[in-house]
Amino acid sequence: MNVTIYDVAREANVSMATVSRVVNGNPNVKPATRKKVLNTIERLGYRPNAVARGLASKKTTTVGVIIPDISSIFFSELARGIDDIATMYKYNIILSNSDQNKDKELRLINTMFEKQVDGLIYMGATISEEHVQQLKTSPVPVALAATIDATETIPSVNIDYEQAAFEATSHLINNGTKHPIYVTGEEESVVNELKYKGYERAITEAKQAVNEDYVIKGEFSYEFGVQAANQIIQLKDYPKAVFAATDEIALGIIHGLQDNGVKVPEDVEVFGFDNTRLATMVRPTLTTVVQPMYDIGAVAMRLLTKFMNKENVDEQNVVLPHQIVKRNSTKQN
Amino acid sequence: MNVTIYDVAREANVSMATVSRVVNGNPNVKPATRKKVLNTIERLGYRPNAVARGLASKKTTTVGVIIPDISSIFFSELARGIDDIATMYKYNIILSNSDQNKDKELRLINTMFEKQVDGLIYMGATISEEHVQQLKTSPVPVALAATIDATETIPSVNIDYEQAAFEATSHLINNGTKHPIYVTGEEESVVNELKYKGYERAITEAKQAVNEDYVIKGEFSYEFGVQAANQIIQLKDYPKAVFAATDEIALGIIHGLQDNGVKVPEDVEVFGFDNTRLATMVRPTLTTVVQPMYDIGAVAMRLLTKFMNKENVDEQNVVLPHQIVKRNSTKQN
DNA sequence: GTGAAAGCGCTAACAC
DNA sequence: GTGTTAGCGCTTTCAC
Repeated sequence: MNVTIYDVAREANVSMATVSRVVNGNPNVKPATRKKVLNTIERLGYRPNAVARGLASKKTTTVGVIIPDISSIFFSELARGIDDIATMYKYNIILSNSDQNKDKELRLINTMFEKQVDGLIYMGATISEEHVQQLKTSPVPVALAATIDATETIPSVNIDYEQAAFEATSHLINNGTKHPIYVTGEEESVVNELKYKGYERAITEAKQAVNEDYVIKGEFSYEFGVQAANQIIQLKDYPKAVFAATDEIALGIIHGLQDNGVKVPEDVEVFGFDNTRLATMVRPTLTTVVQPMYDIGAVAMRLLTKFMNKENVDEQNVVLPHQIVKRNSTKQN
Repeated sequence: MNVTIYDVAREANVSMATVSRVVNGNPNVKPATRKKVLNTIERLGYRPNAVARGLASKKTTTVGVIIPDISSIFFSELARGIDDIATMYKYNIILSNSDQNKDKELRLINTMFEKQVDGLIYMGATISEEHVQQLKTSPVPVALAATIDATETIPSVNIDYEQAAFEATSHLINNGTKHPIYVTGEEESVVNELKYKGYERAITEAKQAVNEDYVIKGEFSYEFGVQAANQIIQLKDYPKAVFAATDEIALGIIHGLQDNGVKVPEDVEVFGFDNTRLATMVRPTLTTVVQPMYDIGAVAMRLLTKFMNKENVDEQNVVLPHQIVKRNSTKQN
């Protein structure tokens, strides 16, 4: 049997209440008794049972984190930001991978509630009606990170994806390619739509009609990037610039192009999105949109702590600044 | 107030025990009552409280995971393996980053115990006496993943690092470089030592005296790899092959070399370690040691479930097979 | 400043 | 097959 608060109380000749007070740093304890209690805690090797505490206090100091895939270079960065701030505020994280699978996501949310998390951070592409329903009737605060629900009704932290994509595309247009190619994943998500809208707007503002042949959809993977590159060079008079929806795709494109003897950026320029660590781990280094993953996670967690503390927040849909970082996969101008 | 098992019992005209039985799938319930209970559970929107359950049953169905850095491309892969198997066995994961900081690690282990995890997966470089002490007196099973303690007394899952490094180095030697360079991190860990030993053994077996100038120590990072490359080309008559302790360092070396006009593998061969996804996301693609990160995590978690179920295991220090995958950063022969 | 006692929501004997 | 009843280890009034 483990040593409990009751054992400590008995050994120290005080009540459980007093032990509880010193454990929880309640000031209403005479220094002498505090010391006595502390000593017997040490002596007995007492370790508070957080589960019992959770049941009694209705707070577990743990928050749930639902993430598409922790092995993704993008999401793991977000998770790091979340955990760091969680730690700062004395919370622990229950982390679960959803693989963007709707049923799994719904089940996971429920499990988190069963485990009595004090809050929930959710990341995922498609937020269905059901998701919104479940999240809005949550018993605890929820925050979305790098995730947008169409209703904009759940607190979230993101960047302005539309504007970012617009700027990236415009940059390529200004560099001389009237209608850059866009390579992205099939996935239907608000974030993905916004990126596409930004791309489209840039094309349109450049007085071009959008050519669907120049929008290549597949997966959000390096391999697909390679494949897309091969597809691109088959195109007749293909545009000499491509904007990829993620850095990983961009890397694939760069290498796919190079494998075919096409020079980046001399022959074709490539623009990425995210600024993951991959962006500097390639030659030429990748020009890309900086999405501050770590900060998004950190801010989402910070936002959540505010909700959990019932502090009032003025803006529940936070939009963090993004920027463009020019490196060597695009031409200098 | 939330709906409890007591509410369900009252509404369904049965006892709490019966509700508990149907919730837990205990067969000793008449189908009719089961149905009745299920209906009122549905009607009231009852959701079992896992914390209360945990207190009563002394099982939380959650395991702790202590990891150096979840944003690392290496560790996040391990984490994914862990979570997948955990999910398969109905466990959730409490994930915490340690940054390989001893105090933080020790504190984290303690927090996990307070939270009453049913088991613990630990990853980290240096396992001090204190670590071993705390881990060995753990109230719950522990398993190390991609981590070795000098005492070999804690269950673990790894590959044979010494042999793997030996094979990699020998491959380079057989390709014609008598004394390849070794680039690694400063960090003192058993894993790191074993890799070095394997390297050393290969050199020795090739009848060479180990030249300390050819052992370059810094950090386990891409940036250090680039730096190491610059250092290497300053060396007089430097060896024409380098073995990197991780793929990330290897990528840095490749690019650092290329930036200086040195061709890989024509001028210098580069050999990595881990076979992270980076290995195929570079040109030339990286020849490397395959360390099955996902499997190590998965097997460690599986091992832990066995301990948690008090099944008996014959080998508590699992050594998974590794292999060499030849790609284009080394010469064909 | 300290203690007594009533829960928190559930499981697990044990009885019937 | 079902109900009763102790806890699980803690927090939190409420007294004193």
